[in-house]
Amino acid sequence: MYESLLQHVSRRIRLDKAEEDFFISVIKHQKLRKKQFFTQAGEVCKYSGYVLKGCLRTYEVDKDGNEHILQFSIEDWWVGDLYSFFTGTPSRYFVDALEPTELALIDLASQELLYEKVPKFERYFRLLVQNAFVASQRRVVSAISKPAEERYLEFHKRYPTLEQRIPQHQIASYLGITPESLSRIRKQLSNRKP
Amino acid sequence: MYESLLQHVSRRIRLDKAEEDFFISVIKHQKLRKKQFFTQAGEVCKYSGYVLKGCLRTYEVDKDGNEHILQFSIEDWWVGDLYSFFTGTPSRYFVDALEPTELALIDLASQELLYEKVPKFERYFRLLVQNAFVASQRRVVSAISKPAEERYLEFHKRYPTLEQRIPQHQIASYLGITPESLSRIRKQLSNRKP
DNA sequence: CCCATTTCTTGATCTACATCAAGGAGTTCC
DNA sequence: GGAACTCCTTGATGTAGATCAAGAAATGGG
Repeated sequence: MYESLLQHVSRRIRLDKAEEDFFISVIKHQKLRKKQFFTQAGEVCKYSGYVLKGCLRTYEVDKDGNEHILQFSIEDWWVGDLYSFFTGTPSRYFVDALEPTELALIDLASQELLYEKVPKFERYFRLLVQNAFVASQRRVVSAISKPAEERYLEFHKRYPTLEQRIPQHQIASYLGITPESLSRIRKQLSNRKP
Repeated sequence: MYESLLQHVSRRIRLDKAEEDFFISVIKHQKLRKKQFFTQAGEVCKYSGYVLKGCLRTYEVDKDGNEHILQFSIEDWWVGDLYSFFTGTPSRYFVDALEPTELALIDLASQELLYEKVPKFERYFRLLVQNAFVASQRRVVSAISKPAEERYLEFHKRYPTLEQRIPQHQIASYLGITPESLSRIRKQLSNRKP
């Protein structure tokens, strides 16, 4: 059931059987139907989730009710609001499923226990967060310095599979533009290229 | 000499005297004059730096030669290109000093040795990167969803001291707008408010 | 203290992208 | 197999912020 998760871990740190068993023992399983929420803004994010199958989106809703997608999470990525999770304060983000989704969950108490019993997990999560941080910083530079078309092409190149799976207007939201603009950008590109 | 750094560490993990001494033994000291580079794009970022005194900026230069500031680093923050540092690949960022600056440096070999000898440092850096990641994600949402005036007000509120220390056009670059626009935004605000 | 550089401001004009409006094309669901 | 969503496209028009240009103000190095 958690093969992919164990593999994800073992690619980064080495665990013996007992440590592996302990890790699995604190993991819970969750299924989400399409559109079902994993967390909602205003609530504390009680779990960190590892995507076993499916796809979710993390987004903020502004005062005009517009959604702004911060990230998509597919198989073999962790999802959740780190800040809310670790501080126990209400989250500002909504996370919901774009497809039928299965998750491996860990709660804060278990995560802390895990760090205590198997300190190597500090390293595992450090490596993950480090990569996520690097990616996030690149996205900041993109967002503040590049025109929409270029940002779309970057997305297209970096996440070709995601683009197949996700409706265009969600991608527009992720890029910080309107669905109309993305539609026009794609049209221009297809006229220009082939 | 490294009191602030040791304090920064000891607020997050508990070290005994031997561990502290070992940590300090791998740290080097560096002074930068104003405008001097800490790293340049195209070169490998050989060190992670902790700011003892002064202020630096991390920025990318686009194909038109425009600078886009990713972050400012003042006293008690770490600076450097994490990706280049850990992978040994050429950096895409320039980092230079906005003021006369003093840094505590650690190189990759030392960092790895540190993780090996004092695994608690995995936790220390996990906590730092985690906070940085959370902040970066917020900045992404801001950049893709909020108008320039609002982004400026957020900056103004979150980093009041920084705003005193740094020329306006650098702040404009950080916000992803032109110096002219920031000047106009500030004018409007001062007409509207007082 | 003075010259050079850096920084900030203001005006005129331009443009990327938003907004508003509407129709068409799939999907999904009894 | 039609009703109701959800999604995508296209056109007309509006606007936040960019660009270009020029000068004023502040700063700093010698």
